[in-house]
Parts: sequence; C-alpha cells; structure tokens
Amino acid sequence: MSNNIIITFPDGSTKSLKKGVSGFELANQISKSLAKEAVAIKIDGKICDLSLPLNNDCKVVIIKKENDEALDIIRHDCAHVMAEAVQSLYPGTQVTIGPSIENGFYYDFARKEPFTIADLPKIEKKMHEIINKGEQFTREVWSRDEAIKFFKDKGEEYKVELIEDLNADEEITIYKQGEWLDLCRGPHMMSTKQIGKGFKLMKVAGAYWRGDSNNAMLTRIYGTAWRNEKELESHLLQIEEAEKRDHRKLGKEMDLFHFQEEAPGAVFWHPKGWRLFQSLISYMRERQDKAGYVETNTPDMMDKSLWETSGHWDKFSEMMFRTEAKDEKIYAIKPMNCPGAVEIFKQGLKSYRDLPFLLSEFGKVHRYEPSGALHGLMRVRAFTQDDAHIFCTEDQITEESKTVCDLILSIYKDFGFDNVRIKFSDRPEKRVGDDAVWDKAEAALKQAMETTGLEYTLNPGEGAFYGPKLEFVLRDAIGRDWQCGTLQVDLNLPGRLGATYIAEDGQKKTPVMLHRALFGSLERFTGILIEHYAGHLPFWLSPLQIVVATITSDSDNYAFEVKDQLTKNGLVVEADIRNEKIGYKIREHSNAKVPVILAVGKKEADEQTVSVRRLGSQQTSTIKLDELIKDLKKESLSPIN
RNA sequence: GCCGCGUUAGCUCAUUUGGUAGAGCAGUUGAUUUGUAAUCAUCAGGUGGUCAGUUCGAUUCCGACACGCGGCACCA
Repeated sequence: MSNNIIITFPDGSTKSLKKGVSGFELANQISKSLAKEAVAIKIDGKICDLSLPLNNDCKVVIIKKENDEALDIIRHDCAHVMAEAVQSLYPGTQVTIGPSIENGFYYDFARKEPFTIADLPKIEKKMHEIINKGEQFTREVWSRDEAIKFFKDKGEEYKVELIEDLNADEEITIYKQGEWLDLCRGPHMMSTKQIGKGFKLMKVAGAYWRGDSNNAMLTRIYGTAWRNEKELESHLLQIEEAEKRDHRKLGKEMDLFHFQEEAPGAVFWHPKGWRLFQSLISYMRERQDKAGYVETNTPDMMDKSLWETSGHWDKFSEMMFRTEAKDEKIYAIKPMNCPGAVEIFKQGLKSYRDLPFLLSEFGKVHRYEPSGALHGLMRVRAFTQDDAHIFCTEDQITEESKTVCDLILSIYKDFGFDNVRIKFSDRPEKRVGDDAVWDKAEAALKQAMETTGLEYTLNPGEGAFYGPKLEFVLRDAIGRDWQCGTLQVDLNLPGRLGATYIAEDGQKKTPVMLHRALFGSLERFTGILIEHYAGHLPFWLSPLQIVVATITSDSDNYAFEVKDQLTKNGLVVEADIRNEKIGYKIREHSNAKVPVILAVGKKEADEQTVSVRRLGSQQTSTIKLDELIKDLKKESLSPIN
C-alpha cells in the first residue's frame, strides 16, 4: 500500500498510482492524446516538468499546450533553444539570462561583436534544426561548487555571477537539451520538438547586464513564440495593425504635426494638429472650471535660485535647459510648474478658509530628456501639462485626492478609456524631507485610496523626490497600457518654498500641496488618442470635420453655400471644388480621416440636400441640409454637454 | 546617455564588384465636367543628412557629427 500514492484531479476524481510515476506517464495512462498535448504538470499549484516523479499524494493539473500557462513554458524553451543555436554558431559567446516575456522571449548574450538583424535568419534556421532533432529536456540538480566550477571552466562569467548570488539554500538546477545545458529554474517541456514552428526572431537590441547602466552592455535577441504557426501569423498581423495606427505615421498623413532636427523632441504643430490640441485644452479647461479650479500662468524662465530652493536643481539640473541674458543671472527654463504655483499661492496672506485652493495651469515645460528616450509625441523635450496644484490642510488630503480620482476616471471615460489601473508609488531612495513626513504623506494617500474603494498596485520606490504618487494607467483600443495621469502628495515643497496659511488657531502653518495632471502631457495624450482611435477621431475632436465635395463645377456655388451654413453653425468645414472625379475626392479625404464627406451635385443643389458619407462606411444617404446641420451640431458637442 | 540599424525628389521607395541616380503618388500645365476609395497626357523635381578622408573618380568604401528607428537605461 505504501507503494501507492493518491492523485487528485481538478474535477475531484482520484486515482491510486504507483509511487514515482511521472506526470507524463500519468497523462499517458489517461489518454494518448492528452500525453501528446501535455507540456507540464501543476503539482499542488506549482508548475513542474512532466518528467518529475510523483512521490506523494497530491493534486495535479495536466497543463496542455492550449492552456494559458503553456505559453510561458513554450517561450522559455524557445529561449533555451535560441541560446544553444547562438553558442553553436558563434563560439565564445556567453549566455546570461533569457526569460519568457509578453508575446515571446529574449536572451541576453555577451559577445565582443554585437549581433545584427542580419544574423537572425541563420540563428532561426539553426533553431529549427535543434527543434527537429527533438532533444530531450532533462533536469539535474548540481552542487553549488560543481556548478560554479563548470561555468568558470567554460568561461561563462555571467552564469558564475548568477550562481554566486543565489541564496545558499536554493537548489541549483541545470536543464540539458542534448549536449547543451543552462542554469535554469525550469520547468521545460519534454522535448524541443514540442516547440514546433510557431516562433520567429524579431529584433536585436542592446541591454545592460542586470538592467544597470553602469554595467556592461549585452546584446539581446528578442523572439516571439506561440503554440503554432497560425497563432504566430495572427500575432504578426496584430503588429502590422498596430503599426498602421502609429501616430507618427498618421500625424503625417493627417497633416497634424512634424519634427525636424533643429528642434529634437519639440513639436511643430500644423493647423489641424493645433486645433485638436486646443480642443483638448478647451475640454479640460471646462472640466476643471466646473470642478472649482482657477487657472493661472507662470513664467517660463525663473532664476536658478528658485530651483535650488525647491530641490529640483539638485536632482535634475543635468536635465534642465538653462539660459542667460546680459545680467549675471542664470535662468532655468521651467521643467515643472509647481514652484510657480507656490509663488502665486504665497501672494497675500492665506487663511485656512481659502483652502483647499485649486490652481490650474496649462504650463509648457522643457526637459532635456536623454536622446535615446525621444519617441514621436510620446516622449518629447517640450510639452504642455494640464497641471494643477491643490493647496490644502493635512485633513483635506483624503477628500481632495478622492475628488481628483473621480475627476480623472470620469474624464478618461469621455475618451473611451474604461479600463484604468492605478499604481501607488512610494518613497524613492533619493528624496527630500524627513521619514516622518513621508510616513504621513504615504498614509494619507493610502487612506484616500481606501476611501475611493479603487484598486491599486504597489510600485515600491517609484515616488517623486518630494512625495508619494498615484499613477493612472489606461488601456487603449488594442490593449496597450499608457501611463497618463498622476496625483502626488507633497509635504515638502511648500515648506521649502515658504508657503504658509493662517490656521484656525491663528498660527502660521505650512499647507500640503497636491500635484496632479490628468492628461499628463497634452502632446503625449494627443498621440495616444491618435493611436487609440487609429486616426478616426470622434467628431467633436476632429480638426477637420466635414468636406463638401462637388461632383461637377456646376455645383460650386451650392458647395460654398453648404460650407458657409455649416461654418456659421460652428463646424469645421472645407469645400473641395477641384476638377477631379468624386471617387478621387472621396479617397483622398477618407485617407485624411475626415469624418464626414458631403457630395453635392445638381440633384442636391436642386433639392437643398446633401449626400452624406461617413468615414469607415461605404454607405451614403441623402438628407436635407437643415436636418444635417441639426444632427452634426449635436454631434460636435463635447461629452461634457 | 548606451548597443545595433538607418538617412536617396514634398511623400513612399528602387539603383551590389566605386564611373555624378530612377519609379509611383503629390506638384505644374493642358485636356476632360466626371455620382461615392486613384481620368488621361505634359513638364518640372535631387550638392544622395552634414563634414571630413581614401580614390583619377564616392550615393556606393572608411571616419566624425546630426537626426531618426528598435531596444536598454532614464522619466520631477
């Protein structure tokens, strides 16, 4: 009897089997097809190799290729196979780490001569060979000394470092596939054959050893891996779709903005792009006015001393633009709006009755972002924040934070972002202020989060240098996450900059300042919207809402009449009376993502109608001009109305 | 900032042992007056990112710089 163990399956059924049976044998006993589909086994909640002998009573789940957990294993297997391929093709290359990641895997290699994309086909071919050979993955437990010696002899310095850093009590496991082996926690599938053909090497990149820019630069190869070729194809198709939405491409096609090398990281907004940008500001201004904010504007350049007092100079002077004039002063071009806001708060005596005091500012800030970080509108060196600073008492932090959270979520909803995650970032290593102050700030913000009942995840050590913060991450139409809004509790800057108010007891006190931005950077948010909507901006945001296109020149006058009427009603309209066929005009304006195209010919002119064609639809409908105006006027209202 | 790659007409892209570049679209001019995603013809367009170097000769080879792209690092 002691030779048998009891296996419990997910459906509650049990089976008594001989001790030491492997997961694979177990699957095989249930059915041949299950054994074929199996990639791993979950034993009491832990995912393990199928080859692992079962020695105790346990609950098991056989993980099949179709299960979500299988993808990670396939991808990790793929990383190993790639590493083997690389080392066989390029002897002397050291392996470091190679995890599975979203959609695929990577492996970081140390090699004098970095890889280029030209190397990928060769590596990929070798990988197919290894996979076709059907090498068995086998797991071995080595002693620490044995492992260190082995990798040292092989010249694998990075692996040695990894092993040396493992906890003393940790088991050192080695996975072999044929001749090749790697230090690895596992689990892996039974054979390389199971990987199949659903993978592709995507790109090469530099990456620092252990993610630290002080360390050596390794060369990373990224791959994507799926259950089969069909899934791979669909993933590649998805990438193509995402590329079509690229705001840099659409921005050019829609004539919204451009960049040029004399102003790296700074936007040249074209008329249409600027109109879109201004629509966003108008919308936000209205929302903030209604929420009790008062708008301000503060200087773009202020003396360096102010930034020294605030603490920015100490932490960020390297990333601040500075300028000087004929006088002796050094001016910093503002990288943030907060010191300006504090200076406004400081004017005149403030009473506790004035709090909370909500100051907003659409402030344009400049930051010398590292050249490698620049990316279209998403990461620029000059950008506009929908910034605000809420001066309040400590007791008001919770209530004010809650109000900000509600406002943010409501605003995101207006742009179709319903899926928003919140990250809570606490004190970073480099910071100003006493720990007692930080304790207070973090506790207050946490309490605010409890009050809202919103869920959040902890993001340790990622707070601002003056206070903890919330970060609002929204998910776009194709599932990508973008960090936009932020709320920061600051118990440090107001004091450093000398802001005070008279409290109820007649004593001078230092207010708390909440920094908050909802869109974050207007430039970036514009980019996100372009990609989210794939250029098909909602009517109220569209910088060119309507084009009136004539069929023949006989209708020119009517087209202008239609245009005038629409314009009088506050709509943005252009007339296209060029000597071109209607099909040509339709195509051109559709490509430019104009939401409404009105075709007018003799018939429409006679009847005071228009033929309406909506972006994304082939359908046309003819309606009375008055009626259309009524409809479109309604449609062009922002969601506030 | 770091690693790799790239930069050719307004745009999208060609031009392989180094012999001063070509197409489509856009633009011009003309014809055509057209009914829902490209009418035809015509002409014009370039210091091949910038600067140096090798060479009889460089878009092509070498180097530096600038900018961009993919990552890494950074992001008040």
